[in-house]
Amino acid sequence: MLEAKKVLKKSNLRPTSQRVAIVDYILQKNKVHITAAKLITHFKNKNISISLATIYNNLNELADKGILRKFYVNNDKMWFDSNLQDHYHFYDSEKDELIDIDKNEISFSKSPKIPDGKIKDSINIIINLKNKN
Amino acid sequence: MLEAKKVLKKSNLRPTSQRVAIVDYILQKNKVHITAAKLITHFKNKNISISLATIYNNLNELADKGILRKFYVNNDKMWFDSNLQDHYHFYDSEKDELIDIDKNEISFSKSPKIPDGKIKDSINIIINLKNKN
DNA sequence: TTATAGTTTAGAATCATTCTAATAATCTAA
DNA sequence: TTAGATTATTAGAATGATTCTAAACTATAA
Repeated sequence: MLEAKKVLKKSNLRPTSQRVAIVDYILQKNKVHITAAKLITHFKNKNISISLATIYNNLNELADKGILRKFYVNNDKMWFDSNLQDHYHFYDSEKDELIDIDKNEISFSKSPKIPDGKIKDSINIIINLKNKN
Repeated sequence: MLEAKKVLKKSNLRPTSQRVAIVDYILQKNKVHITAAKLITHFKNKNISISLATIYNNLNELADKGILRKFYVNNDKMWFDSNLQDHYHFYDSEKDELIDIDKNEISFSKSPKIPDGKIKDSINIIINLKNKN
């Protein structure tokens, strides 16, 4: 069975052609940062037609199932990341592109006290890059 | 002269009543995290009418002039911060509220290598909180 | 097979933000 | 001071990303 179908089956998602195409794309590269807009462009270029709504539905579903991680960068765009390890990002605004920073590339010698009654949910670190000129 | 007017004058912004109201609000508390929507609600409650467009225009202008700092949190909302020191944030999604983390509350013992041809522009650290239960 | 539950889709709706262009307020020079 | 120029404010339209809706379609279990 196709790898993509196995992944979908394991998450109880029916392997529709659209889903298979999306999961296939994610599996091709081992780490992917995507945006709904980027994905639909990719499929258009390959003459595969999937509606925007379906792209969003599925990216969100895959995020719910823990196959992708969903987050936002400095601007108003939703990103999905297939790297599920704890990690951080460089953001290259020039190219509108994210670059992974491995968890062990950053270490803290001091961490802030969490406010009373709360616990840490997740940490978002984005290092914005600009061109050296 | 009103403190707010002085601030505006220094930045070559005409002290219109709307601007004075906004800057006044910022000066009242020494550290403020605001959103256009939160500000307009605040003014509505005090029966001061300022249009949304003006709120946005002015917050952006104040950010351009370096009086506020503009950034985005995990969701698609634009935040303005009157704390100009280098610092980071906790985000309490329950209350839709930011809490400052002083720069010296976090220290790094290891920092990632910046990609070739690029330099660091800014670092965004957001620690998302959830309720201890 | 077929009935059912799950999916996809186009297009409408929503929400934050920006734009437009008409009106109003502030400023400057004389 | 005041006229004219410049800058601001505003309502409402426009935009762009995302979600919703409801109708048409597809996979699946029995």
